[in-house]
Amino acid sequence: MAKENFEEFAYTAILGLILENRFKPGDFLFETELANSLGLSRTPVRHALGQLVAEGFLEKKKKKGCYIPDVSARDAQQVFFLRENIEGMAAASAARFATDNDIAFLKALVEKEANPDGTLSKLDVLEINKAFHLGIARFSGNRYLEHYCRHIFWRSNVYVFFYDNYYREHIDYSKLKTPVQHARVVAAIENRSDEKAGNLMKFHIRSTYEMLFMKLQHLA
Amino acid sequence: MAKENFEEFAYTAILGLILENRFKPGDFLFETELANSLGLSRTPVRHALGQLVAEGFLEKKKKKGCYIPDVSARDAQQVFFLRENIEGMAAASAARFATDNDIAFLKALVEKEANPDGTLSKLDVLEINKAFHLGIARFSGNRYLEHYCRHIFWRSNVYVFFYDNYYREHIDYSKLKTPVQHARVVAAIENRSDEKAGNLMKFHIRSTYEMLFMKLQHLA
DNA sequence: GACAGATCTAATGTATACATATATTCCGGA
DNA sequence: TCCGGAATATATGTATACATTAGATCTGTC
Repeated sequence: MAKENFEEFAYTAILGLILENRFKPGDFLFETELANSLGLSRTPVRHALGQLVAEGFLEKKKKKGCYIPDVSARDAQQVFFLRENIEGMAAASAARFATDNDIAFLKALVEKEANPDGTLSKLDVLEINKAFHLGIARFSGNRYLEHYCRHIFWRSNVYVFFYDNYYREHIDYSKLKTPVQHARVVAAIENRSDEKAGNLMKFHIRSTYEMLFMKLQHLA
Repeated sequence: MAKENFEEFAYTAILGLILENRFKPGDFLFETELANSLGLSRTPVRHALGQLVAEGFLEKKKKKGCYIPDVSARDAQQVFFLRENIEGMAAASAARFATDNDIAFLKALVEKEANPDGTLSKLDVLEINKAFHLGIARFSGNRYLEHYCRHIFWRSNVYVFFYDNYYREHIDYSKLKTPVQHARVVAAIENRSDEKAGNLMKFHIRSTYEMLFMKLQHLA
């Protein structure tokens, strides 16, 4: 990873650590420790932590530090409820404003995701998924909506990774039907059916949520 | 203003300057200048600017600085479209989750806003309006939704202040009917009619937008 | 006079030293 | 043993000095 700008480097590095579940909920992220492990001074690390707090990935106690927010069934419900609606809006908006190039980009993703030869690694799938959701956010043509989409997408991914790590064996990925659902959304966007695109996206996110949390009621 | 925490102090001070239209769109906010005028070092000022960029109040060019984003009819449209939908969600959510205390708080606001004796200053009205919108955001019971509401509310207020300053004489505040619309939203929340509360809130924000921009098509 | 390149300047980016506050630990008395 | 408060340690909060770079200015050639 190039370090041309230490603040950005620190930001992506720390966000990476969070998304990889390198910290448990409640753990504090110490400026000095992170600075040492990243080979920087505290200054850019501190700046990056400030961004992450502002964006809701971390919480902060004054004069105490930044810590990983609690994960809970209630929090997950809030996150996914919001993501459903926000990304639903984005998909509907994209159906109105996406250019032909944008749509071609989405179609290429969907095609790759179909994975007829079975050559995609799990990491590839995650990468395509990210490109799909953030792509639609971008194509909504509303920079504020895009901003919210990015945020809630990453915030929900904390749960995706979290449950993935702890309950790997209980999740049947083949039942997620993600590629098919993505393809349907893209088709609606291509047909410029904004309402339909929004509803399909909402359905997609809800079904992801239900699949992840179906067997985990005990966390409530 | 108490300075117990310089970072917070700098944040609210700078945000205040922005909302008061002390800078034109495109103006750069220099760390050194702000630090001097606030009587602090660059460090907390720099931190505050970082927050404001993360929250979308400012934009930033690397190694150049932070500047006031352009205001434009297109941007305003995006902001208000989003605000309409986000706050609509919040109102609907509040209709389901607000406590009796919360509702009493809103009713008290609406009552004060009715202003039968005509004793409210313009600043009072702004304060009540803020308490109303941010209150409903809080009562939605969804911390992420509340976060988005706060953000888009303040972002839209940039326009409220902007047009207020430049076109004061063209705006007929008595036609805004804000108090009546607020009261209707609260009534729907009290009746626990979530869909109705959401729609009334959307209508309220749209009518505010239309009132502000009706005569300003030339900015498009 | 106009353009290209070198120089200068002023702002951000970074490191470090120091100040301050919180949480813990330790100790003495009931 | 348990409790309260002083001492202490550790991490954040702040100021400042220095490094870097983007943009403006200057200069010389065509």
